[in-house]
Amino acid sequence: MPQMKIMLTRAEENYLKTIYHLEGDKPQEVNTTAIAEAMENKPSSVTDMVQRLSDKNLATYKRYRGVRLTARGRKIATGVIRKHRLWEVFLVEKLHFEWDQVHDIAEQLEHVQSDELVRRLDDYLGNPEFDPHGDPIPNADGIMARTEKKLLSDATPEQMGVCVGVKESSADFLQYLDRLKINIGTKIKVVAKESFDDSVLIEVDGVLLSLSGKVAENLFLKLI
Amino acid sequence: MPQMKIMLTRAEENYLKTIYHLEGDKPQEVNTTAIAEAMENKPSSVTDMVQRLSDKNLATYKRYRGVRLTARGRKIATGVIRKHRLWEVFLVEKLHFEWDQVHDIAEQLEHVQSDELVRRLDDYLGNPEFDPHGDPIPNADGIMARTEKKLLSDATPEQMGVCVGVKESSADFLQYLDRLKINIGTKIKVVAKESFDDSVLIEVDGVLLSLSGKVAENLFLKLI
DNA sequence: TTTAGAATTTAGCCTTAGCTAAATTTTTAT
DNA sequence: ATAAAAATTTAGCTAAGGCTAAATTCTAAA
Repeated sequence: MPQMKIMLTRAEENYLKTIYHLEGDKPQEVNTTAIAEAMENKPSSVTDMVQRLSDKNLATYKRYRGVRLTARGRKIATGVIRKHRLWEVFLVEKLHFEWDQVHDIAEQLEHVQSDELVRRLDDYLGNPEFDPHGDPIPNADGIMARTEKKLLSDATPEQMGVCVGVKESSADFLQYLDRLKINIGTKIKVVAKESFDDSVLIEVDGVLLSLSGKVAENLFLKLI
Repeated sequence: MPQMKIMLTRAEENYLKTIYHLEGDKPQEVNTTAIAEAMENKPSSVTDMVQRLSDKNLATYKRYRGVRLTARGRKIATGVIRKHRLWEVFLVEKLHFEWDQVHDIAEQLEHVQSDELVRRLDDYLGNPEFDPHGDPIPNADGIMARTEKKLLSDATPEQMGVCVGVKESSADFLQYLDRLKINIGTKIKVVAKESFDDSVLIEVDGVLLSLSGKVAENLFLKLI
């Protein structure tokens, strides 16, 4: 038989999610210190947990060598991410939260266990492909749309793009973008790049704005 | 100052909710065995927890004498019940779950912490006063509508009523009612009562049904 | 009023999931 | 090649929240 359905704790789900994010595009070893930093706890606590995840066949772990998710671990991680992002859509689209207010709430909702709930929520929201930050929502099999998004800092003058997401999604940063009237879907034209401070001059709704290099490195565009 | 906002664990919230339900209409002492039975755990575990609730001024507890919620404890209990019932409305009204499928999911959702979320959810649902089982939803201050509902077993022949809720809300019972096409809002006429087995003969949509005494003792009507 | 039985609490143990401090392994610099 | 530094793991502690078994207190019947 395939594999019994297994009940994981909140902490286990959070570790799987974090490891998934740290592995990045190509699955690879993640070291315990990186996990500890991302989760704001201590490396020794991480060691403990990855050993347990390994016992449950959710990750492979070799002492001093780092950890990597198994197919099963990755399936669960994408399931949690799927729920997180669907709930974010719900909060913004239906309850009219701002995109910078939804993360903490979605962190809680993502752990609610009910396959039927997820299915119905997905349908209710119209099977969205992206969350309010522009991140793709995995489908029930863990597959997510591939976006060829590009950082504003990597775009060249005269290029046009639509804002499709952010790299850092801290509330501070999102609120800053809100004040500039930059949102998912905002049309942006790259006017010039200043090489001396890496700032980027853009045009939004006919208005010129200068963004710092740091901001440009955290804003994703889809070129048009 | 009034009282610092306090973070409670899921277990603490569940105890407060259970004690609230067991206290019933008039606040009164609840014994540990009753709590243990309701929560399906052991009396010794309950003793432990009620001592901690008492330390936090959420309940008053005297050894061997039972436990009772303080005003603060009651406020938190009604807050959890408010969330539970609002989420049940969401699941039935928006996601089209059946009334017998929502309890377990609402048990999880009721612990999500965000005052803003509750406010917005309440508005989104149109500030409902009752959940899908006919139970009143506490407002933000813990006050809930008083329903003068009556058990079908206490109604007399010739009386007419609308089904407004159930006492036992097990999935089995709710599914049984579904098969009889009895739901919240169903109009019921009491035709006769059989004293020898306490069964009740009723008329629904022109159809005669005989309900066992046990069913009649678990179905609430509002007389009309 | 005493006492058997029921209810309740206490004591001590377990698991999860965190921590610190110490030990160990790996990496890096000389 | 080796020693110092950095990374990682192990050992042992803590708190929450459950358990069982033993001790205690309450209650009800003789």
